[in-house]
Amino acid sequence: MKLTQLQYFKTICEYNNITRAAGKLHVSQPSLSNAIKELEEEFGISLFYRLSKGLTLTKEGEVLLEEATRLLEQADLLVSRMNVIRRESQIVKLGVPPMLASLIFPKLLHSYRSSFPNARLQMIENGTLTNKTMVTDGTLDAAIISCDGFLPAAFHYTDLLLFRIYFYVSGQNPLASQTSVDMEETANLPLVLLAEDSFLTDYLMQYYKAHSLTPNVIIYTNQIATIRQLVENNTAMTFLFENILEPGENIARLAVRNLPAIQTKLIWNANKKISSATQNLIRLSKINYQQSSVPD
Amino acid sequence: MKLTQLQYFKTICEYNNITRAAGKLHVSQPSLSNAIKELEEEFGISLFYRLSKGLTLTKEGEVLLEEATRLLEQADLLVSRMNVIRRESQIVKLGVPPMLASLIFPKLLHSYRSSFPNARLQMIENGTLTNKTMVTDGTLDAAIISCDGFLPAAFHYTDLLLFRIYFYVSGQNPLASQTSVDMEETANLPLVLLAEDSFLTDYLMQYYKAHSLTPNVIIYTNQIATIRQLVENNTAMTFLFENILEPGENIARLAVRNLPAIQTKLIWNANKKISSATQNLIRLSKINYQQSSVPD
DNA sequence: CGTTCTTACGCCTTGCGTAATTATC
DNA sequence: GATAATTACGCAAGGCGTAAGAACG
Repeated sequence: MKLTQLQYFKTICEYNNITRAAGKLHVSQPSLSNAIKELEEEFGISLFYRLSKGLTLTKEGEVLLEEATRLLEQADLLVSRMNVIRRESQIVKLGVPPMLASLIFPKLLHSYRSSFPNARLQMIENGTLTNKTMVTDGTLDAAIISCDGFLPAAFHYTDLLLFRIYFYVSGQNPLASQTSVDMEETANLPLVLLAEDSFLTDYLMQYYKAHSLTPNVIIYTNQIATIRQLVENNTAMTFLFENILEPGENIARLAVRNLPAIQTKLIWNANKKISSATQNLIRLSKINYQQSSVPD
Repeated sequence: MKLTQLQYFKTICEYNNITRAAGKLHVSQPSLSNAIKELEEEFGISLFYRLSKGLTLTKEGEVLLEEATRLLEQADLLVSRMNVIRRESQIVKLGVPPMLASLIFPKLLHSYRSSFPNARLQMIENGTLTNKTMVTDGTLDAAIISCDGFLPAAFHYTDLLLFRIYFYVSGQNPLASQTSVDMEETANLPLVLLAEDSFLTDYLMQYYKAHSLTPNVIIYTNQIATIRQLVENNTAMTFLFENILEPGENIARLAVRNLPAIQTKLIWNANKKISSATQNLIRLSKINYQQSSVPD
């Protein structure tokens, strides 16, 4: 029994006429005739009364029609579901923190699109903390995060780049003449920080707390452009990775002596199947950054 | 997409190993490898992660497995249902009145079995009236009945034999010396008749009623042997078709002057599909009795 | 005589098996 | 080197189309 035979059978039933069914199916009429014969032989029953004018279903044929219709519907369902799956499997939902959206994502997107033109990278902007949650619950296929050391076993990852944390101040600010700063010095200065679900803000606040310092945060925002303006105006100062704001006339960049460089990683759920598109992205990241950490 | 491909895929999933699946399916391992490749190409997804030790399903593969399992179950259902239908289609449920069970049925059964050794004829004993009901509601595929003239359009039929009605009396009865009898004469005699759902009894009672006669029926029975005994004992007399009781020392047979010969027919439901086995029986009856009445 | 299904036959595709190749541990 | 999947290739079966045949009105 083959699906084509059943499809042929069903179409013939719709017309009660092999010739017309053949036209509809774009096959020759003897092919259909043969398909029916094969079904009849396989099941040991006769499906049609052969009349001079067309055919009529037998009692047994009616049963086969009923079952064949069900089976073909199920087959159609399978095909359309697979079509959905194909499309879905070509979309990677990638969580990207605002700061890394400009540092890492553009390059990744570019090389991904050139390697896999059919696939789509869907970027969702979130802080590192939110990203982790969304990777865990499956909302995201993968995420770019910042990370210092420990990462739960629920995540697999590959390392991307290391970034130093810099302290950015207005060019008009007296601090602009220094090349570096201690964390302790920054506690009393007016700060603009990334939103509270960002790794950097979380990291800094933990540092302050650990050293019993209370920072003077005047605003949290995810908008890098906003941060830049506040710094340029000398309204506030900020911590950001290197290369986020270009040092120049209006902005000075100071190294932070007490802080190590921060590792950025591409993470994905260790306990879930990952789509081929996601897998491609991972592979590409490993190749681009030459730092494999877990096997595929 | 073919059912065999899906079956192969499903088996491979059970083992996560093409080689073992090939052993189970009794096909070569490249055949399975190829089937998977074809499915992957058709759906534009990859189904397995190829690892050194066997395979593991991808996310997309899991969806296909789910759908394939459903489809294959449906296909199995179709096949088993068709097997039931094949067996059923080889059984004809045939209603036969007691009297005709010995006159017509043995010959019909013999020629049917020799023409169609695989088919089965299942005889159900009923009077003509019950037979008609059971053909109408589909309990019977066909029935042998007696009939005078009119038959509703809900039945198709083919004529079998004509039978004359005879009046049987004991050899010791004074009537035994006559060769014929009038219906009127029989009204006051003690009668044993076939059960009330038999055509003959119904027919006789209508005759008596139409002529304002009240017959002296002492018992109704479907047992021809019982009737014979009652007649031989001279306890009662009876009406039966010719050749039911052989005239001889103990039994005399008298023609009934007022009654015409009765037509027996094979009938089937005009509004229902009939199985091929039933159709074969009909065809055979037409050939044996050379009296076609309606087209196939 | 036309309509329609069936049979016959040739071609080409496809499925399958054997054997060689690749890959991974 | 052992295990297991993939690739290459040749054969045989199956599907399909064309053309001829048969049944029925």
